[in-house]
Amino acid sequence: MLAKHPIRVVARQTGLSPHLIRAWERRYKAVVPQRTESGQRLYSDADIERLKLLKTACRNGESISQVSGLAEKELREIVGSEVRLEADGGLAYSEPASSGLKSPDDFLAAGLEAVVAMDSERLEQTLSRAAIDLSRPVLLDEVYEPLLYKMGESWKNGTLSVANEHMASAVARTLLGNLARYYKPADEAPVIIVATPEGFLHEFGALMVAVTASADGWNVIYLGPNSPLKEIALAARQKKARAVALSLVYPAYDKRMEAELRQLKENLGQNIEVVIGGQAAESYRDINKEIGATRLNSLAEFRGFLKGFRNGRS
Amino acid sequence: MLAKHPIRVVARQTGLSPHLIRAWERRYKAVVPQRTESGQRLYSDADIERLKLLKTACRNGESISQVSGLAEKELREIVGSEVRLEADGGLAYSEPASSGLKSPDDFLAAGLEAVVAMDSERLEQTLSRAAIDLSRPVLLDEVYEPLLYKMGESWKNGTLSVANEHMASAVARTLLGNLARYYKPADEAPVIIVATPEGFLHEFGALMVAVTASADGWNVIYLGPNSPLKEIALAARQKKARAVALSLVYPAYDKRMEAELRQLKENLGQNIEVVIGGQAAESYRDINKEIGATRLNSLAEFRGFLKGFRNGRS
DNA sequence: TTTATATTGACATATATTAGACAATAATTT
DNA sequence: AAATTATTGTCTAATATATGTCAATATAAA
Repeated sequence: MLAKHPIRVVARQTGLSPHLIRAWERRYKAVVPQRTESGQRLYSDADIERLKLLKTACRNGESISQVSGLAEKELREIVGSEVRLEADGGLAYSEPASSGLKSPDDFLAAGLEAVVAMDSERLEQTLSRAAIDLSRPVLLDEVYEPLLYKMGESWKNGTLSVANEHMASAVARTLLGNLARYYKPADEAPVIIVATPEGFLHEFGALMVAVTASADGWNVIYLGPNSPLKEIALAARQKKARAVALSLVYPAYDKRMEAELRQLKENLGQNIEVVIGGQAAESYRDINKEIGATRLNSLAEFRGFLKGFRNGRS
Repeated sequence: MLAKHPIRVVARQTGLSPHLIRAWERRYKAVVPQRTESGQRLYSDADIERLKLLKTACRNGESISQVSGLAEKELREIVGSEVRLEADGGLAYSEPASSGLKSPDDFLAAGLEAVVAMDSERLEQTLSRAAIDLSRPVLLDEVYEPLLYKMGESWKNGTLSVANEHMASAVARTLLGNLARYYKPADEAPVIIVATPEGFLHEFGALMVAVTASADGWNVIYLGPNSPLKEIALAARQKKARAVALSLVYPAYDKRMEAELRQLKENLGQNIEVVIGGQAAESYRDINKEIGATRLNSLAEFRGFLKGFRNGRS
């Protein structure tokens, strides 16, 4: 990809503030991007990759003044050798460049292999590596989503045992949790509550929504699965949320939900947007319309919603 | 590798405190690193390796004043091939933060505050910092365990809303997941399966067990909550596990469990140890005894079990 | 106009530095 | 045994450095 990116995009993709990116350049020549004629910075994908590596190295305790001088290869080496020492679960980096995986499909295939072999070690490495190499949307849409979907399928038709699925779910849960807290929200970042309502136990959809919103700069309050709608409303008011996102996967329909959703909307008032997604969301079409909730069928649509929200309100 | 590391990285990788590393240098010239222009220490990978050797030698009873003068080769002879870091004790050392929290109680209090304020950001920071400053046993026994317990209590008596508890659980789930993958297991590390049986949905006990075993050098296969015992047995056989740990919290008693546990033991055979813990474990005393499972009442007891296991079988 | 970016200088805080002190053991001498 | 000394891990205090953040100002872009 030859595209060049302005600093804002780089900041979003790396989770570093524009200030910090410039400071690193000024002080340590960490990454020196091209410039436009007028002097604005233009970063290549390689530049972004390098910044991600530098960030990870620093999270591992290295000092920026030291690592900023290193070549790509050396960076990958130290970052790769230190993953295990990362106590606070920053984006773990896995294998040094040798893994050979490139496309989302590669990662997906490697991940599935690890699941079948019940090798949580390898699954972790694969997914961590994917998180470094791929952009957030691609990672979620083309690795996590299909991986979790295929696991569900294989479980239904007996290809995969429950044990494999559980092992993989546990790993994916941890890594998605990390992704959701990878970006430090700005102080004035709008707040979004993410959860699944009471009775809905599948949390992966909600987690991916949380990651997406977090990557978009939101301050995400993740309440997890099985959260009573009353409590969600409470949290939304307490944290002055701008939006509430609900993921409904299973069961397909529960009559009580209608009344509860109505109640939720009442509790929230007009200024808090409600977004509903997930396989089971379709069943609640009517009530959704009634309460003015936005129905979204994919993470891509959710991204569109977030974008529109920003443009519309800020 | 060209990279040079600051003392904090060395401290983490060796498990020695920065104070001690400097003291060894000052008194015995144990390892004399490069310096930056401004005088900060810069350690090479070889330096780190040497410090690990020295630490191991000292643990084996040598005195630092004696071994600090030895060359690499002689050191290796003394410590044998075993350079493996002690997994249990005060690993992952980091200099305590100069400002703010120090004791486990401080972290606990700060964590609870964050929970009440529903500030997931702050809760994360607090728990992450605790993970760096405290040893695993202290972290689990004196921060996570009481935090989760108090949250449960507060929820029961209405002090805390479900929303707060869910938010905190989600954060704790992610961070515990990270801790469980903190140590890379050796290739020959014994395998332990950790899970809660079908019907038991509380996974925090199991997670803490997973962290503890991982810190002790085990290769942990974490299957998470609600795992059918059949599947657990399947996983144990497939991964040639040496032990299976089950956490039973709620419900207190389920009759079907008896038959299932019996079945589990049959499937596992005599060579795979079964360990059972958790609040509800007491209810299954008889069947535990019957199948020869070890009943453990605390993480401390579990640590003892792991220790005994090492001594007894290796 | 309004917003985003660039540059410079400054600031605050976490962390590192040195020197020295202290307490608990271990080793030695009395 | 008791007293003395040496060893060694830990801690404090004062100082210095490293590094993330910000404010002020200017320019460019939308």
